[in-house]
Amino acid sequence: MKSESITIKDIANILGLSYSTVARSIKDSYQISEETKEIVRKCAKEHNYRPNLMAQTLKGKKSRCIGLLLSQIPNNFFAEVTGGIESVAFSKDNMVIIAQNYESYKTEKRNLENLIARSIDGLLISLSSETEDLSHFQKLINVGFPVVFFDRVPESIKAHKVIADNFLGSYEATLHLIKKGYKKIAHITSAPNLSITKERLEGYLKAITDSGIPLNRKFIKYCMHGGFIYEEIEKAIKELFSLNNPPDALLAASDRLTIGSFKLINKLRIPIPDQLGLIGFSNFSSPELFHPPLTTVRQDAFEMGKVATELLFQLIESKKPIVDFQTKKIATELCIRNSC
Amino acid sequence: MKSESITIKDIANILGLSYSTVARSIKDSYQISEETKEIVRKCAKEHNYRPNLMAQTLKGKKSRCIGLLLSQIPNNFFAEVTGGIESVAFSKDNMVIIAQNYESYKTEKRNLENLIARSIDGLLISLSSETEDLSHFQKLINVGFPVVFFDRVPESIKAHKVIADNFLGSYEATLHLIKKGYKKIAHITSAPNLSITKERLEGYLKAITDSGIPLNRKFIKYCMHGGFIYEEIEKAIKELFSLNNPPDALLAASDRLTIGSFKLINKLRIPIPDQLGLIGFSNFSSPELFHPPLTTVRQDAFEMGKVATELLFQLIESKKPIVDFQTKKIATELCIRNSC
DNA sequence: TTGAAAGCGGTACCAG
DNA sequence: CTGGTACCGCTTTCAA
Repeated sequence: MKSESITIKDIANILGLSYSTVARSIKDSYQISEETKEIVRKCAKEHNYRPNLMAQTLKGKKSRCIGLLLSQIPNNFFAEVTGGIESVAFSKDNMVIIAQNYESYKTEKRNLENLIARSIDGLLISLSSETEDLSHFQKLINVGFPVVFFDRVPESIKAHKVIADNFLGSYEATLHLIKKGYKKIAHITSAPNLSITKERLEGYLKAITDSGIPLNRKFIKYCMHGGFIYEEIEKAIKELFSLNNPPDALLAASDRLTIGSFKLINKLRIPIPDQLGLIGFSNFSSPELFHPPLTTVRQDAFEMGKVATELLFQLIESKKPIVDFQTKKIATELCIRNSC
Repeated sequence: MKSESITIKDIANILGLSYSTVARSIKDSYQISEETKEIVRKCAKEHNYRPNLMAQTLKGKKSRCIGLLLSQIPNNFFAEVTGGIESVAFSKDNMVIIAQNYESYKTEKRNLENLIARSIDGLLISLSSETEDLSHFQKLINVGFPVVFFDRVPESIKAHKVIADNFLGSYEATLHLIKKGYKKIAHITSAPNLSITKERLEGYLKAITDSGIPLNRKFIKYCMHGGFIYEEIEKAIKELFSLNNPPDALLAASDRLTIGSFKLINKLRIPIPDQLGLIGFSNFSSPELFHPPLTTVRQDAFEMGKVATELLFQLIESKKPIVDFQTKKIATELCIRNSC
């Protein structure tokens, strides 16, 4: 069972014209008389003709389809990113095939291959937290395949990248905690190999150094799966607050980490913001409804998706290979509420 | 610039075999000797051969790609649904093309056409709140195209459908409010033409009738865009609480409506649960962090996606046209917290 | 057991 | 301005 669709040949037969005439009419070629074109167009409309994308793609045309490989959609940040991506993809009459890596290197690699096998014209990627080996991505880029990394980007690969201003976001957040009088600031973050982890850590460290506050390495906790596994957050938080000299503030580096930490701190009955100041990187839709309303570092996910996709189409539409790659930074926003 | 990939012909040339022999070897045809197949397989692996899906599809094969048309991803319910869908799609080596309708009939129709033009094998649909005219969907079904509706399903179309047990979910929630002593229960819901709206309204009404509580029609508020437009929630809530005899409880029929109402009630400084009991249909990830922790009707979105996709593949893989359509119900869960 | 060739729906080049 | 045709990569029927 398939929806029978009309082809160029059908129209040619109906009208008693040659295939090429019909094809050219439909493409509105200048070499066809207006009358003929009119007749063909009318017939095409009537029979609801739609060009077969598979055939076009096979013939070397673009598939007008881009791939999106990210960690997972049930995460407000990524959900919002897709909006920005689609807004520009659709304006160019492209569709988006989304694949998720669920923070697994294996799944990421497998879905990358699936995506490529679909003749997509380009690919937007945010790395899984497990990914260390980048060779499959490097190969793609080596053959000139259009790729743009966003959010979690690889250091060692030369390509277009779009990231949040993680350093500044983290720096400002930490500084804000310090201004509020907190002095023992912990940082719970994702896998240390991720770009976002490094940048956010640096901002945190810089703020502490700049303020002349003593740095306690025990206050830095890594969650290898970015909090995808709840137990790793639990372990980190427990360790943090079992310390002889526990922290009086916490900067959480991601959505999942923020929510997870928040829950656990509530469970431990540590009052926020009195005994603990909390700031989290989060694109949660309504942090003001939390108790207390949560101070967050917000990323403009939509904008990030938009910018990344614009860069991607630049690559896709470029005639000559691009060698001058750029990294764009999207500003973050510190949304001050009552959790610190 | 495209990643040059090896074809069957290339392999045939390398090995000095005919195209068909190579093609058959790769498909592990019984008519080819084991030795030949072994040689071909080895060569294919070495050169990292991947069949061209476009060519296969053009030749009448399945595209191994299904479409998903829903209202919008930045909504925890739909984000979770995609997980269930992918879990079964991927197990069948299919990919998912996601398109959003953003609660607009026009966008829905346009994206439907885009999707169909991509030779997808089947389609999962959750209707936009604006959609009244279903003829484009009906046409698809008439030609035997595999379609499964989920969540927001059309009444008038005969097709497989998967829905939450909206009636029961709503009934139980309302009953719970009544048990807690609330007597003037309002209901804020989506567009009246949506299946979920009707079913949830019925559950609400039944609970009120069953309990012998007077029904006040003024307590029922429709938001035509399901709260996609914040102002419509604002208007509804304001009207509700400007009533001479305002409600003492509220049942919100969707994620967006729940959050929006919650915010507005906070703004109006109406204490929950003392002056107002609140329950919302919501798949929000952490309603326990709200103030107060929110009592919700939760839907098993993952399961819904899974079941819908299983039905879809039944259609896709079926040899003969299916006429016996079924509607599956997924149980909802009342998660009692402190907002009522 | 293997090979040759037609054709899926379009595109584009070459003639006329 | 219009028609004929080779070809994109793969599947499949018919021959050998």
